[in-house]
Amino acid sequence: MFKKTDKGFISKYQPVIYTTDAVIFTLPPPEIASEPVVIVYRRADEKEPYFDRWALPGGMVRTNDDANDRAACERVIREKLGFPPSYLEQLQTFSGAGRDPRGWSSSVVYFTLLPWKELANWWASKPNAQLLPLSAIRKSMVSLAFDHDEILRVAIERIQAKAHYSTLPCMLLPERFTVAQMHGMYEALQGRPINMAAFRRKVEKLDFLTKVSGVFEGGAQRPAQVYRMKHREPALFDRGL
Amino acid sequence: MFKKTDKGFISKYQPVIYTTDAVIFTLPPPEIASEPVVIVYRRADEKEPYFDRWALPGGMVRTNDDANDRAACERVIREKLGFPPSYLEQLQTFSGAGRDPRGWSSSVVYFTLLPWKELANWWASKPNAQLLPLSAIRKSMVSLAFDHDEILRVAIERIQAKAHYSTLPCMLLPERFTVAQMHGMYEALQGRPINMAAFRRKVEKLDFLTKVSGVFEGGAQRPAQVYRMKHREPALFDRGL
DNA sequence: GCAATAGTGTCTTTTAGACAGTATCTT
DNA sequence: AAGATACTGTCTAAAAGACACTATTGC
Repeated sequence: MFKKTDKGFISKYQPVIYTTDAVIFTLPPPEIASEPVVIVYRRADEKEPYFDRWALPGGMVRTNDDANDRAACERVIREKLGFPPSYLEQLQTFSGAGRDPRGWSSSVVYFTLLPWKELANWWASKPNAQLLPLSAIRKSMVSLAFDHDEILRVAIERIQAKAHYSTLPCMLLPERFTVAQMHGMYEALQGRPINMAAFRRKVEKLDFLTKVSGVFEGGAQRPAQVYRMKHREPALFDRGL
Repeated sequence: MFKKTDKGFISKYQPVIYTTDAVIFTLPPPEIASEPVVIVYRRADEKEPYFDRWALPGGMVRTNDDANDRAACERVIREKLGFPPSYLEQLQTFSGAGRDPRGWSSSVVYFTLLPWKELANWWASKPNAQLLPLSAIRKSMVSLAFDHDEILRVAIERIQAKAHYSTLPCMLLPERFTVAQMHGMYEALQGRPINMAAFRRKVEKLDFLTKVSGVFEGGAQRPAQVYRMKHREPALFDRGL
């Protein structure tokens, strides 16, 4: 396919710049943000394009090390955060001649949902990163490197759709959480108010939560029942939330 | 990024074999198949891997000609069928060291839905192709080249999901069709019986069809009202079909 | 007791499923 | 008229939305 010489591999056409990017969603504590956010980094290499601009974490896929694009994205996230993501779903591939000034490029984009607990240490280390709230992205108040604005648009559309019929967004919550917390997050993701009584009924019916007995939380009001998910795998609501 | 010499481009690592594949769905007339099918071709180049095996139509992405992976896939389909697809949606990217014997490869897969009318001429020309019925694929009765079995599995999952909440599958039908035809196709895609009265109510409520006045069809029974879609864009059912 | 949030009960409206009943064609 | 498929009407059950009402905490 490609001729191998002592100088490297020779190909007839300009090879594709084959990269991967990650959209990392998380839900910080109220003092940091009141809604889900996406992690972006400031580009620190002045020899690379979009130096000093904010961008999704990403990198080249290494065909000698990475078994496939998913493994490459997992590696990139591990390099950035220090641990592998527990959930990783392919979002879409973005490619073309125009999106990277260095040439024809392709980026296989994945997204992950992480509870803040796993990120607290990373954030405390003052990384060269920023947390973009969903509402700011929705209002097009951000301007990222490459076509990453477009990527975020697609990613938010996807997670919003998942918030209609899946318990996947619960991966943003801490291991133990209340129905009210879950309800608030779903409202933020869907960007609309959700009837609480119906929400409880549906959550109850899907039967994917276990009461964590005796544990409560809250301030000067009635404490809430705390739950945890029965399984790690997301469950599906048969008729939407 | 890549050094250019008179012999070609030199890169340090083996470049990615960057390809695209297409999953083409269609609904043949009853005498050919009683359910939706996918088009596969017999691989005809004996110098290429999987010679003589059945595979999805696909090919290399040409970074000198193709603006992006979507355009590349459109070109591949145009080369195979003689016309560009009216609808093309990205399915997923499949990549890795193991899927192509020639080396580390990546394939951005798209899918399209075409009415049989557009394919009738192509099929009449006896192409080196085969129509795989959905049920045969579901029962794993096919064995395609590369990882194309896996690709088909994902594609069918996707179109089945879309058949729950979208009018997209109507793109498989002729321009004018009856509710019964639509109903039958949705049953085939979802692989389950669907209550006809409820189906009619939901189709009616979504209000995406126009009566084609005075036109009927059928044999020795009551003729059915014929409809066509009001818009080309697929509409969404708010609570599933 | 009051404020505040958690959670329940219940009434109304909407929707889904079942299925009988009617309509309209060919033979 | 028989047979076949298209369509409608209607009853019942399930679910959604609205919202008042009760519960449990700190102060």
